[in-house]
Amino acid sequence: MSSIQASRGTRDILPDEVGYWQRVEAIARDILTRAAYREIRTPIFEQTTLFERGVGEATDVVSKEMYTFQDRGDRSLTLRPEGTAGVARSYIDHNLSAQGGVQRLWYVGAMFRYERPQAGRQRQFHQLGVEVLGSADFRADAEAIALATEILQTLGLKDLRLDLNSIGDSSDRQKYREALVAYLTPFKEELDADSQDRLTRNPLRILDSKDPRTQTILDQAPGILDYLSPDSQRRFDRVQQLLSDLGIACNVNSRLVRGLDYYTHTVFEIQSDDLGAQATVCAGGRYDGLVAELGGAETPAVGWAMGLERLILLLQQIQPATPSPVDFYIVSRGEKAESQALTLAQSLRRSGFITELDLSGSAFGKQFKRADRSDAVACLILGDTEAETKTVQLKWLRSGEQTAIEQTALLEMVDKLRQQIFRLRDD
RNA sequence: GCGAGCGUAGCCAAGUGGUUAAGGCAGUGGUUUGUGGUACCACCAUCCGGGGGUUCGAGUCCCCUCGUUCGCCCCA
Repeated sequence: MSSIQASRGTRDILPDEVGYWQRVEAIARDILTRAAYREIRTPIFEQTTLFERGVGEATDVVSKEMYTFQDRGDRSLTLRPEGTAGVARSYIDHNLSAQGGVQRLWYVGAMFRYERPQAGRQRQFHQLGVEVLGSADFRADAEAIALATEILQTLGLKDLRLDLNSIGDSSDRQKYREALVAYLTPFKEELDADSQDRLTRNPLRILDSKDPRTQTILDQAPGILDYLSPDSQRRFDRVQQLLSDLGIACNVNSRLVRGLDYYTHTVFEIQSDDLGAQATVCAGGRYDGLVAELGGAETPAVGWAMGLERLILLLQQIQPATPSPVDFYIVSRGEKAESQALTLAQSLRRSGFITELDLSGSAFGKQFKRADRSDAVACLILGDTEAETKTVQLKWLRSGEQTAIEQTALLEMVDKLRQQIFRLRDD
Protein backbone atom coordinates (compact mmCIF):
# COMPACT_ATOMS: atom_id res chain seq x y z
CA MET A 1 0.00 0.00 0.00
CA SER A 2 1.41 3.37 -0.92
CA SER A 3 -0.59 5.42 1.58
CA ILE A 4 0.82 5.88 5.05
CA GLN A 5 -0.42 3.53 7.74
CA ALA A 6 -0.07 3.45 11.51
CA SER A 7 3.35 2.12 12.49
CA ARG A 8 3.80 -1.48 13.39
CA GLY A 9 2.51 -2.27 16.84
CA THR A 10 0.56 0.98 17.14
CA ARG A 11 -3.15 1.39 16.79
CA ASP A 12 -5.75 4.09 16.38
CA ILE A 13 -8.48 4.15 18.97
CA LEU A 14 -11.47 5.17 16.89
CA PRO A 15 -14.59 6.98 18.15
CA ASP A 16 -16.64 3.77 18.19
CA GLU A 17 -14.16 2.24 20.61
CA VAL A 18 -13.19 5.21 22.69
CA GLY A 19 -16.15 4.79 25.02
CA TYR A 20 -14.43 1.80 26.61
CA TRP A 21 -11.37 3.89 27.34
CA GLN A 22 -13.36 6.72 28.81
CA ARG A 23 -15.26 4.30 30.99
CA VAL A 24 -12.12 2.61 32.32
CA GLU A 25 -10.47 5.94 33.03
CA ALA A 26 -13.57 7.40 34.68
CA ILE A 27 -14.06 4.41 36.97
CA ALA A 28 -10.40 4.23 37.91
CA ARG A 29 -10.23 7.96 38.55
CA ASP A 30 -13.30 7.80 40.74
CA ILE A 31 -12.13 4.85 42.81
CA LEU A 32 -8.60 6.15 43.21
CA THR A 33 -9.73 9.66 44.07
CA ARG A 34 -11.92 8.30 46.84
CA ALA A 35 -8.87 6.48 48.18
CA ALA A 36 -7.03 9.83 48.27
CA TYR A 37 -4.69 8.93 45.42
CA ARG A 38 -3.65 11.87 43.28
CA GLU A 39 -2.90 11.84 39.59
CA ILE A 40 0.62 12.50 38.38
CA ARG A 41 1.75 13.06 34.80
CA THR A 42 5.37 12.51 34.00
CA PRO A 43 7.20 12.84 30.67
CA ILE A 44 6.85 10.26 27.94
CA PHE A 45 10.62 10.14 27.53
CA GLU A 46 13.33 10.15 30.15
CA GLN A 47 17.08 9.83 30.23
CA THR A 48 18.04 6.32 29.24
CA THR A 49 20.00 5.75 32.42
CA LEU A 50 16.83 6.10 34.49
CA PHE A 51 15.49 2.88 33.08
CA GLU A 52 18.85 1.14 33.00
CA ARG A 53 19.27 1.76 36.69
CA GLY A 54 15.63 1.60 37.72
CA VAL A 55 14.28 -1.32 35.77
CA GLY A 56 17.56 -3.24 35.62
CA GLU A 57 20.08 -3.56 32.84
CA ALA A 58 19.81 -7.34 32.69
CA THR A 59 16.06 -7.34 32.17
CA ASP A 60 14.65 -8.02 28.72
CA VAL A 61 12.73 -4.77 28.83
CA VAL A 62 15.91 -2.74 29.12
CA SER A 63 18.34 -4.91 27.20
CA LYS A 64 16.29 -5.38 24.05
CA GLU A 65 12.92 -3.66 24.13
CA MET A 66 13.59 0.04 24.63
CA TYR A 67 12.96 2.80 22.15
CA THR A 68 16.21 4.67 22.71
CA PHE A 69 17.43 7.58 20.61
CA GLN A 70 19.89 10.44 20.63
CA ASP A 71 18.35 13.89 20.54
CA ARG A 72 19.89 16.84 18.71
CA GLY A 73 21.86 17.69 21.83
CA ASP A 74 23.35 14.22 21.76
CA ARG A 75 21.55 13.08 24.90
CA SER A 76 20.47 9.46 25.11
CA LEU A 77 16.73 9.44 25.71
CA THR A 78 14.26 6.59 25.95
CA LEU A 79 10.51 6.38 25.45
CA ARG A 80 9.28 5.09 28.79
CA PRO A 81 8.76 1.31 28.80
CA GLU A 82 6.87 1.43 32.10
CA GLY A 83 5.61 4.02 34.55
CA THR A 84 7.20 3.35 37.91
CA ALA A 85 10.72 4.59 37.19
CA GLY A 86 9.47 7.95 35.96
CA VAL A 87 7.22 8.43 38.97
CA ALA A 88 10.06 7.50 41.32
CA ARG A 89 12.34 9.94 39.49
CA SER A 90 9.78 12.69 39.81
CA TYR A 91 9.34 11.92 43.50
CA ILE A 92 13.06 12.39 44.03
CA ASP A 93 13.36 15.32 41.63
CA HIS A 94 10.70 17.37 43.41
CA ASN A 95 11.54 16.12 46.85
CA LEU A 96 7.96 14.98 47.33
CA SER A 97 8.98 13.20 50.49
CA ALA A 98 9.50 16.67 51.97
CA GLN A 99 5.74 17.13 51.79
CA GLY A 100 5.73 14.55 54.52
CA GLY A 101 3.81 11.38 54.95
CA VAL A 102 2.88 8.97 52.27
CA GLN A 103 2.52 9.91 48.62
CA ARG A 104 -0.31 8.05 46.95
CA LEU A 105 -0.08 8.58 43.23
CA TRP A 106 -1.70 7.23 40.09
CA TYR A 107 -1.04 7.72 36.41
CA VAL A 108 -2.33 6.66 33.03
CA GLY A 109 -0.57 6.90 29.71
CA ALA A 110 1.27 5.43 26.79
CA MET A 111 4.27 3.15 27.25
CA PHE A 112 6.62 1.86 24.58
CA ARG A 113 8.39 -1.43 24.13
CA TYR A 114 9.98 -2.76 21.00
CA GLU A 115 8.42 -6.22 20.92
CA ARG A 116 6.78 -8.48 18.39
CA PRO A 117 3.12 -7.41 18.31
CA GLN A 118 0.50 -9.94 19.31
CA ALA A 119 -3.05 -9.88 20.60
CA GLY A 120 -2.87 -7.83 23.79
CA ARG A 121 0.67 -6.76 23.09
CA GLN A 122 1.64 -3.66 21.17
CA ARG A 123 4.67 -1.47 20.83
CA GLN A 124 2.76 1.54 22.03
CA PHE A 125 0.36 0.50 24.73
CA HIS A 126 -1.31 2.09 27.71
CA GLN A 127 -0.98 1.46 31.38
CA LEU A 128 -2.84 2.75 34.36
CA GLY A 129 -0.91 2.42 37.57
CA VAL A 130 -0.61 3.43 41.18
CA GLU A 131 2.44 4.04 43.31
CA VAL A 132 2.43 4.42 47.08
CA LEU A 133 5.69 5.98 48.18
CA GLY A 134 6.93 6.28 51.73
CA SER A 135 5.03 3.53 53.48
CA ALA A 136 6.40 0.22 54.64
CA ASP A 137 3.06 -0.65 56.23
CA PHE A 138 1.73 -3.94 54.92
CA ARG A 139 -1.67 -2.30 54.74
CA ALA A 140 -0.26 -0.29 51.83
CA ASP A 141 0.32 -3.56 49.95
CA ALA A 142 -3.20 -4.75 50.71
CA GLU A 143 -4.77 -1.39 49.93
CA ALA A 144 -3.05 -1.20 46.56
CA ILE A 145 -4.14 -4.71 45.63
CA ALA A 146 -7.65 -4.01 46.86
CA LEU A 147 -7.88 -0.94 44.65
CA ALA A 148 -6.84 -2.96 41.64
CA THR A 149 -9.48 -5.60 42.29
CA GLU A 150 -12.05 -2.92 43.02
CA ILE A 151 -11.47 -1.28 39.66
CA LEU A 152 -11.64 -4.56 37.79
CA GLN A 153 -14.75 -5.63 39.63
CA THR A 154 -16.51 -2.31 39.09
CA LEU A 155 -15.83 -2.65 35.39
CA GLY A 156 -17.74 -5.90 35.55
CA LEU A 157 -14.80 -8.22 34.96
CA LYS A 158 -15.08 -11.65 36.45
CA ASP A 159 -13.08 -14.85 36.26
CA LEU A 160 -9.84 -13.15 37.14
CA ARG A 161 -7.18 -14.87 39.22
CA LEU A 162 -5.02 -13.12 41.76
CA ASP A 163 -1.66 -14.77 42.31
CA LEU A 164 0.43 -13.64 45.25
CA ASN A 165 3.95 -14.30 46.33
CA SER A 166 6.75 -12.86 48.39
CA ILE A 167 10.27 -12.69 47.05
CA GLY A 168 11.60 -11.41 50.38
CA ASP A 169 14.28 -8.80 50.80
CA SER A 170 17.58 -8.86 48.98
CA SER A 171 19.34 -11.06 51.53
CA ASP A 172 16.49 -13.61 51.52
CA ARG A 173 16.68 -13.62 47.78
CA GLN A 174 20.43 -14.00 47.77
CA LYS A 175 20.23 -17.12 49.95
CA TYR A 176 17.40 -18.53 47.91
CA ARG A 177 19.19 -17.85 44.65
CA GLU A 178 22.17 -19.90 45.88
CA ALA A 179 19.93 -22.75 46.98
CA LEU A 180 18.08 -22.76 43.68
CA VAL A 181 21.26 -22.72 41.63
CA ALA A 182 22.68 -25.51 43.76
CA TYR A 183 19.58 -27.57 43.15
CA LEU A 184 19.32 -26.89 39.42
CA THR A 185 22.96 -27.17 38.42
CA PRO A 186 22.98 -31.00 38.34
CA PHE A 187 19.97 -30.86 36.01
CA LYS A 188 21.50 -28.25 33.79
CA GLU A 189 21.55 -30.39 30.64
CA GLU A 190 17.88 -31.22 31.02
CA LEU A 191 16.65 -27.65 31.27
CA ASP A 192 15.31 -25.79 28.26
CA ALA A 193 17.84 -23.59 26.52
CA ASP A 194 16.55 -20.30 27.93
CA SER A 195 16.62 -21.64 31.44
CA GLN A 196 20.17 -22.91 31.05
CA ASP A 197 21.14 -19.45 30.06
CA ARG A 198 19.31 -17.91 32.98
CA LEU A 199 20.97 -20.24 35.44
CA THR A 200 23.89 -17.84 35.58
CA ARG A 201 22.21 -14.61 34.55
CA ASN A 202 18.90 -14.56 36.42
CA PRO A 203 18.12 -17.92 38.05
CA LEU A 204 14.87 -16.82 39.69
CA ARG A 205 13.28 -16.30 36.32
CA ILE A 206 13.66 -20.01 35.60
CA LEU A 207 10.74 -20.47 37.97
CA ASP A 208 8.17 -19.26 35.49
CA SER A 209 9.53 -21.13 32.50
CA LYS A 210 6.70 -22.65 30.51
CA ASP A 211 8.78 -25.61 29.44
CA PRO A 212 7.10 -28.75 30.85
CA ARG A 213 10.39 -30.55 31.50
CA THR A 214 11.81 -27.61 33.35
CA GLN A 215 8.60 -27.39 35.35
CA THR A 216 8.90 -31.06 36.30
CA ILE A 217 12.42 -30.50 37.53
CA LEU A 218 11.19 -27.49 39.47
CA ASP A 219 8.61 -29.60 41.30
CA GLN A 220 11.28 -30.75 43.74
CA ALA A 221 13.14 -27.45 43.85
CA PRO A 222 13.41 -25.41 47.03
CA GLY A 223 10.71 -22.75 47.35
CA ILE A 224 11.39 -19.10 48.04
CA LEU A 225 8.91 -19.06 50.89
CA ASP A 226 11.20 -21.36 52.87
CA TYR A 227 13.96 -18.79 52.65
CA LEU A 228 12.09 -15.77 53.95
CA SER A 229 13.48 -14.20 57.11
CA PRO A 230 11.07 -14.08 60.06
CA ASP A 231 10.37 -10.43 59.25
CA SER A 232 9.66 -11.11 55.61
CA GLN A 233 7.53 -14.08 56.53
CA ARG A 234 5.49 -11.99 58.98
CA ARG A 235 4.93 -9.36 56.33
CA PHE A 236 3.73 -11.92 53.82
CA ASP A 237 1.39 -13.49 56.39
CA ARG A 238 -0.05 -10.12 57.30
CA VAL A 239 -0.69 -9.13 53.70
CA GLN A 240 -2.52 -12.39 53.12
CA GLN A 241 -4.54 -11.93 56.26
CA LEU A 242 -5.53 -8.40 55.28
CA LEU A 243 -6.62 -9.51 51.83
CA SER A 244 -8.67 -12.25 53.34
CA ASP A 245 -10.27 -9.73 55.74
CA LEU A 246 -11.19 -7.68 52.68
CA GLY A 247 -12.80 -10.71 51.10
CA ILE A 248 -10.25 -10.83 48.29
CA ALA A 249 -9.43 -14.35 47.20
CA CYS A 250 -5.89 -15.06 46.14
CA ASN A 251 -3.68 -18.04 45.66
CA VAL A 252 -0.12 -18.17 46.81
CA ASN A 253 2.10 -19.02 43.89
CA SER A 254 5.66 -19.49 45.03
CA ARG A 255 6.85 -19.55 41.42
CA LEU A 256 5.64 -16.05 40.72
CA VAL A 257 8.62 -13.80 40.09
CA ARG A 258 8.53 -10.55 38.21
CA GLY A 259 10.61 -9.48 35.26
CA LEU A 260 11.73 -6.15 36.60
CA ASP A 261 14.59 -5.94 39.06
CA TYR A 262 13.13 -3.49 41.52
CA TYR A 263 10.63 -5.73 43.25
CA THR A 264 10.95 -6.87 46.88
CA HIS A 265 8.62 -8.76 49.22
CA THR A 266 5.07 -8.71 47.91
CA VAL A 267 4.59 -9.46 44.23
CA PHE A 268 1.27 -10.18 42.56
CA GLU A 269 -0.35 -10.69 39.22
CA ILE A 270 -3.97 -10.67 38.09
CA GLN A 271 -4.65 -12.89 35.10
CA SER A 272 -7.49 -13.84 32.82
CA ASP A 273 -8.02 -17.00 30.80
CA ASP A 274 -9.72 -15.06 28.04
CA LEU A 275 -6.68 -13.29 26.63
CA GLY A 276 -4.59 -16.03 25.05
CA ALA A 277 -0.89 -15.93 25.73
CA GLN A 278 -0.82 -12.42 27.19
CA ALA A 279 -2.91 -13.28 30.22
CA THR A 280 -1.72 -10.71 32.72
CA VAL A 281 -4.05 -7.75 33.15
CA CYS A 282 -2.48 -6.20 36.21
CA ALA A 283 0.78 -6.80 38.02
CA GLY A 284 2.88 -5.17 40.64
CA GLY A 285 4.37 -5.39 44.05
CA ARG A 286 6.60 -3.76 46.59
CA TYR A 287 9.81 -2.05 45.53
CA ASP A 288 11.55 -0.84 48.65
CA GLY A 289 14.93 -0.43 46.97
CA LEU A 290 14.08 1.58 43.88
CA VAL A 291 14.02 5.16 45.15
CA ALA A 292 17.37 4.75 46.90
CA GLU A 293 18.78 3.04 43.81
CA LEU A 294 17.86 6.13 41.83
CA GLY A 295 19.62 8.41 44.26
CA GLY A 296 16.81 9.28 46.65
CA ALA A 297 16.46 8.51 50.32
CA GLU A 298 15.58 4.97 51.42
CA THR A 299 11.88 4.91 50.60
CA PRO A 300 9.63 1.91 50.90
CA ALA A 301 7.05 1.75 48.12
CA VAL A 302 4.45 -0.43 46.49
CA GLY A 303 2.54 -0.18 43.24
CA TRP A 304 1.05 -1.87 40.22
CA ALA A 305 0.19 -1.29 36.60
CA MET A 306 -2.72 -2.43 34.46
CA GLY A 307 -2.53 -2.99 30.72
CA LEU A 308 -5.45 -1.05 29.33
CA GLU A 309 -5.53 -2.71 25.91
CA ARG A 310 -5.86 -6.08 27.63
CA LEU A 311 -8.48 -4.75 29.98
CA ILE A 312 -10.51 -3.41 27.09
CA LEU A 313 -10.14 -6.66 25.19
CA LEU A 314 -11.90 -8.29 28.14
CA LEU A 315 -14.55 -5.58 28.37
CA GLN A 316 -15.37 -5.99 24.71
CA GLN A 317 -16.08 -9.64 25.35
CA ILE A 318 -18.70 -8.89 27.98
CA GLN A 319 -20.41 -5.72 26.83
CA PRO A 320 -21.24 -4.03 23.53
CA ALA A 321 -19.81 -0.66 22.60
CA THR A 322 -21.87 2.23 23.86
CA PRO A 323 -23.22 4.39 21.04
CA SER A 324 -22.87 8.13 21.51
CA PRO A 325 -26.31 9.53 22.30
CA VAL A 326 -27.88 12.62 20.75
CA ASP A 327 -30.71 14.58 22.37
CA PHE A 328 -31.62 17.05 19.65
CA TYR A 329 -30.91 16.84 15.95
CA ILE A 330 -31.52 20.17 14.25
CA VAL A 331 -32.52 20.37 10.61
CA SER A 332 -32.80 23.68 8.85
CA ARG A 333 -33.25 25.17 5.43
CA GLY A 334 -32.94 28.76 4.23
CA GLU A 335 -30.41 31.38 5.18
CA LYS A 336 -32.26 32.92 8.09
CA ALA A 337 -33.37 29.58 9.50
CA GLU A 338 -29.88 28.15 9.22
CA SER A 339 -28.35 30.90 11.30
CA GLN A 340 -31.15 30.69 13.88
CA ALA A 341 -30.52 26.95 14.03
CA LEU A 342 -26.92 27.51 15.00
CA THR A 343 -27.92 29.97 17.73
CA LEU A 344 -30.52 27.54 19.02
CA ALA A 345 -27.99 24.70 19.04
CA GLN A 346 -25.61 26.81 21.09
CA SER A 347 -28.32 27.62 23.63
CA LEU A 348 -29.40 24.00 23.97
CA ARG A 349 -25.80 22.91 24.45
CA ARG A 350 -25.41 25.45 27.22
CA SER A 351 -28.44 23.90 28.85
CA GLY A 352 -26.70 20.55 28.77
CA PHE A 353 -28.34 18.87 25.79
CA ILE A 354 -26.33 16.91 23.30
CA THR A 355 -27.25 18.76 20.16
CA GLU A 356 -26.25 17.89 16.62
CA LEU A 357 -26.69 20.48 13.94
CA ASP A 358 -27.12 19.20 10.40
CA LEU A 359 -24.56 21.06 8.32
CA SER A 360 -25.22 19.45 4.98
CA GLY A 361 -27.50 22.12 3.56
CA SER A 362 -29.33 19.37 1.71
CA ALA A 363 -33.06 18.87 1.29
CA PHE A 364 -35.22 18.37 4.36
CA GLY A 365 -35.83 14.78 3.38
CA LYS A 366 -32.11 14.00 3.53
CA GLN A 367 -31.68 15.82 6.78
CA PHE A 368 -34.49 13.82 8.35
CA LYS A 369 -32.87 10.63 7.19
CA ARG A 370 -29.70 11.60 8.98
CA ALA A 371 -31.67 12.68 12.05
CA ASP A 372 -33.11 9.22 12.16
CA ARG A 373 -29.74 7.55 11.84
CA SER A 374 -28.22 9.71 14.53
CA ASP A 375 -30.62 8.00 16.91
CA ALA A 376 -31.58 11.38 18.35
CA VAL A 377 -34.54 11.53 20.70
CA ALA A 378 -36.00 14.63 19.13
CA CYS A 379 -35.65 16.68 16.01
CA LEU A 380 -35.95 20.45 15.73
CA ILE A 381 -37.05 21.84 12.38
CA LEU A 382 -36.42 25.34 11.17
CA GLY A 383 -37.55 26.51 7.75
CA ASP A 384 -38.52 29.89 6.33
CA THR A 385 -41.88 29.89 8.11
CA GLU A 386 -40.32 29.18 11.51
CA ALA A 387 -37.57 31.71 10.92
CA GLU A 388 -40.13 34.45 10.25
CA THR A 389 -42.14 33.69 13.38
CA LYS A 390 -39.17 32.79 15.63
CA THR A 391 -40.69 29.40 16.22
CA VAL A 392 -39.42 25.86 15.78
CA GLN A 393 -41.07 22.53 15.08
CA LEU A 394 -40.32 20.05 17.84
CA LYS A 395 -40.68 16.50 16.62
CA TRP A 396 -40.30 13.46 18.84
CA LEU A 397 -38.67 10.96 16.56
CA ARG A 398 -39.86 7.79 18.29
CA SER A 399 -43.54 8.70 18.14
CA GLY A 400 -43.54 11.10 15.23
CA GLU A 401 -45.52 13.57 17.32
CA GLN A 402 -44.75 17.16 16.31
CA THR A 403 -45.64 20.55 17.74
CA ALA A 404 -44.76 24.14 16.93
CA ILE A 405 -43.25 26.18 19.71
CA GLU A 406 -41.62 29.57 20.05
CA GLN A 407 -37.86 29.37 20.26
CA THR A 408 -37.76 31.35 23.51
CA ALA A 409 -40.43 29.12 25.00
CA LEU A 410 -38.42 26.04 24.10
CA LEU A 411 -35.42 27.35 25.98
CA GLU A 412 -37.55 28.12 28.99
CA MET A 413 -38.83 24.58 29.32
CA VAL A 414 -35.45 22.85 29.47
CA ASP A 415 -36.22 21.01 32.70
CA LYS A 416 -39.36 19.51 31.24
CA LEU A 417 -37.48 18.59 28.06
CA ARG A 418 -34.74 16.96 30.06
CA GLN A 419 -37.21 14.76 31.89
CA GLN A 420 -38.96 13.84 28.68
CA ILE A 421 -35.70 12.92 26.95
CA PHE A 422 -34.52 10.95 29.91
CA ARG A 423 -37.74 8.95 29.90
CA LEU A 424 -37.68 8.29 26.17
CA ARG A 425 -34.04 7.28 26.14
CA ASP A 426 -34.68 4.64 28.78
CA ASP A 427 -37.14 2.78 26.56
C1' G B 1 14.82 -12.31 17.99
C1' C B 2 12.52 -17.49 16.37
C1' G B 3 8.35 -20.74 14.25
C1' A B 4 3.47 -21.10 11.77
C1' G B 5 -1.08 -19.04 9.50
C1' C B 6 -3.49 -15.03 7.07
C1' G B 7 -3.91 -10.19 3.85
C1' U B 8 -9.93 -9.19 -1.99
C1' A B 9 -14.14 -2.09 -1.04
C1' G B 10 -15.34 1.40 5.43
C1' C B 11 -16.94 -3.84 7.47
C1' C B 12 -18.13 -9.22 6.46
C1' A B 13 -17.08 -12.11 2.32
C1' A B 14 -17.27 -15.48 -2.74
C1' G B 15 -13.37 -16.55 -5.94
C1' U B 16 -9.03 -23.41 -6.17
C1' G B 17 -4.56 -20.07 -13.88
C1' G B 18 -8.65 -18.07 -18.72
C1' U B 19 -13.18 -12.82 -21.28
C1' U B 20 -15.76 -6.62 -18.09
C1' A B 21 -13.52 -9.33 -9.73
C1' A B 22 -20.14 -12.69 -6.81
C1' G B 23 -23.10 -11.33 -2.64
C1' G B 24 -24.43 -8.90 2.11
C1' C B 25 -24.02 -4.61 5.51
C1' A B 26 -22.70 0.43 5.51
C1' G B 27 -22.45 4.81 2.28
C1' U B 28 -24.22 8.20 -1.83
C1' G B 29 -28.11 9.75 -5.29
C1' G B 30 -33.22 9.09 -6.85
C1' U B 31 -38.74 7.75 -6.59
C1' U B 32 -40.07 12.03 -2.46
C1' U B 33 -36.06 19.62 -3.27
C1' G B 34 -41.00 21.14 4.34
C1' U B 35 -40.77 15.68 7.28
C1' G B 36 -37.27 10.31 8.72
C1' G B 37 -37.54 5.03 9.98
C1' U B 38 -40.39 0.71 5.20
C1' A B 39 -40.12 -0.36 -0.05
C1' C B 40 -38.10 -0.01 -4.94
C1' C B 41 -34.21 1.77 -8.46
C1' A B 42 -29.27 3.39 -9.49
C1' C B 43 -24.23 4.31 -8.05
C1' C B 44 -20.23 2.59 -4.98
C1' A B 45 -12.58 -2.23 -6.09
C1' U B 46 -9.37 0.09 -13.95
C1' C B 47 -8.44 -3.68 -9.02
C1' C B 48 -7.20 -8.17 -5.22
C1' G B 49 -1.34 -5.07 1.10
C1' G B 50 3.33 -3.59 -1.91
C1' G B 51 7.34 -5.08 -5.40
C1' G B 52 9.46 -8.66 -8.62
C1' G B 53 9.11 -13.41 -11.24
C1' U B 54 6.83 -17.92 -13.87
C1' U B 55 3.04 -18.14 -17.88
C1' C B 56 0.03 -16.90 -24.18
C1' G B 57 -2.75 -15.49 -19.62
C1' A B 58 -2.26 -14.60 -12.08
C1' G B 59 -6.44 -12.20 -7.02
C1' U B 60 -5.30 -17.52 -7.92
C1' C B 61 1.67 -20.42 -8.63
C1' C B 62 6.97 -18.82 -6.89
C1' C B 63 10.34 -15.18 -4.43
C1' C B 64 11.04 -10.74 -1.60
C1' U B 65 8.79 -7.08 1.41
C1' C B 66 5.13 -4.76 4.65
C1' G B 67 1.15 -5.58 7.95
C1' U B 68 -1.68 -8.73 11.02
C1' U B 69 -2.99 -13.25 13.85
C1' C B 70 -1.37 -17.50 16.85
C1' G B 71 2.67 -19.72 19.56
C1' C B 72 7.86 -19.17 21.76
C1' C B 73 10.53 -15.40 24.29
C1' C B 74 9.02 -11.47 27.38
C1' C B 75 5.47 -8.61 29.76
C1' A B 76 0.72 -4.87 31.35
